[in-house]
Amino acid sequence: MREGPDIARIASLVGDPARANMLNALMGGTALTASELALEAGVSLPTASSHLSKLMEGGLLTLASQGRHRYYGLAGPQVAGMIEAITGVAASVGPQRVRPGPRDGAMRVARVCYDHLAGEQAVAMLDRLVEKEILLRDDKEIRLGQLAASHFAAIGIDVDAKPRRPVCRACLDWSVRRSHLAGTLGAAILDKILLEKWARREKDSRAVIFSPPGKQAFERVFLG
Amino acid sequence: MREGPDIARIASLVGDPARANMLNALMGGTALTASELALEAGVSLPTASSHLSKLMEGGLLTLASQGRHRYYGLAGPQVAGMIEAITGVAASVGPQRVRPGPRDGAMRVARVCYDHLAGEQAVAMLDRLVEKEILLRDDKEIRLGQLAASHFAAIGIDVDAKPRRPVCRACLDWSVRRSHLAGTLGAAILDKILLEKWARREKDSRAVIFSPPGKQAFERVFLG
DNA sequence: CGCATAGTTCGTTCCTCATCGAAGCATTCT
DNA sequence: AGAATGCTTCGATGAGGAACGAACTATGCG
Repeated sequence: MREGPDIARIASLVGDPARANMLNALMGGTALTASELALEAGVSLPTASSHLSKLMEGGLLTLASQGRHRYYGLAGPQVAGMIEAITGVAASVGPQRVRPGPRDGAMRVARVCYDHLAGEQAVAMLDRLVEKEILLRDDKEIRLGQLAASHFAAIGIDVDAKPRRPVCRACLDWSVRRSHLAGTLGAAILDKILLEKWARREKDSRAVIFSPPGKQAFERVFLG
Repeated sequence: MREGPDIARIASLVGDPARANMLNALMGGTALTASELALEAGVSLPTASSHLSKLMEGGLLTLASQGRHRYYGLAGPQVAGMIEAITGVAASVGPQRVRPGPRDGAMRVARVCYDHLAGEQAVAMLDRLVEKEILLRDDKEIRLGQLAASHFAAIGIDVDAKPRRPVCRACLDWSVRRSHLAGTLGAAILDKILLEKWARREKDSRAVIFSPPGKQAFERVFLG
């Protein structure tokens, strides 16, 4: 026994309700301060601080100090992926949280996943982009098609910038069980959606709510 | 807070070392009895029994009673996927288990993942099958190509049988970080490999060791 | 039937760890 | 400088849960 990586260590970090709530909040993609996370998790500040240092030690979080604020964020896409995987299992085996609730419905349609859009809308978008050969899908690796540069330039997104992160990545959706678009392009598209005010973020939730005209605009640009 | 599925509940089940060891052992794909799992986890039988009932209650395991034996197995591919995801994080953030060890090396090359082959060999195999257009890869969904039926029939695998489980599925590899082939076809190929004695399973481990001639045969059939 | 094997249930012990209040640093504002 | 904010560290408390031995149930064997 006890050969591979220490999975119990990582899982037990996620296994505490307070920490799980914090991680869930951070799946929203924006880094949060200790106080915000304490509020989110429903614990006192000292307790939250203790949890955060454990998550840091476990390598699940990154820390950016800015003056007297300390912003905690998920350590990376791999961690986000793990949390989505656990969420998927919890959603399917769980005693199915009594009422699906309007919030859950909205979450299924569109939500923030780390730094990009997830949910039915996002899955449909990726499918359509692949169908139009703007993106080429080949396993986890999504690549830009010939048409990508001009198509995205037309809506103000530059796909030629070469950051360290991959431009395209597939990310498995826990509600739909199909992939949606992650990577810098996925992030840029989410930015665009929020910037154009096609949709707004539900307060204190990962849900993303499209306005009727916003939805039309989104569908025209990405599903048309 | 506390909106989505109860992720802490699931994670804390995996978060106990004894239970984590059991789950790890079950990633070998074969169902095991309570005593075997107790041995694997290094705990007494009563303790193991208690853990097993918790895992059952959490929906992570299935139980098949046969006479006085009770065989526990992973509840499904989704659970296996979650464990791989956690393993991936643990492997990359962990204080990198002191010595990689020969066993870990073997694990990287080829290992059992639930019921199919994983590791470098498995990733290479899927890549080659897609390259030869025997399989068509489109996101998580891998489909059979035109050539699939005849190609697999030639080596004694019938891909026309229609079970409830998908024939092909992509499964993310924690060591290589690319997908390998799961589903009934993945399982059938692993069966073939073991049946032909191209490789043997390391005792009490998920590692799969190819014999030199076995490796040649495997490469001729799947990588040629 | 009795005995052995496989497994669960019960009760107790023990230890880890989550929690919070109070106090201590650090940074910014005035 | 002094005060206010943001966060961490310390210490004490308490609850949950992991562990095992002993007793109990169930299946199989002679």
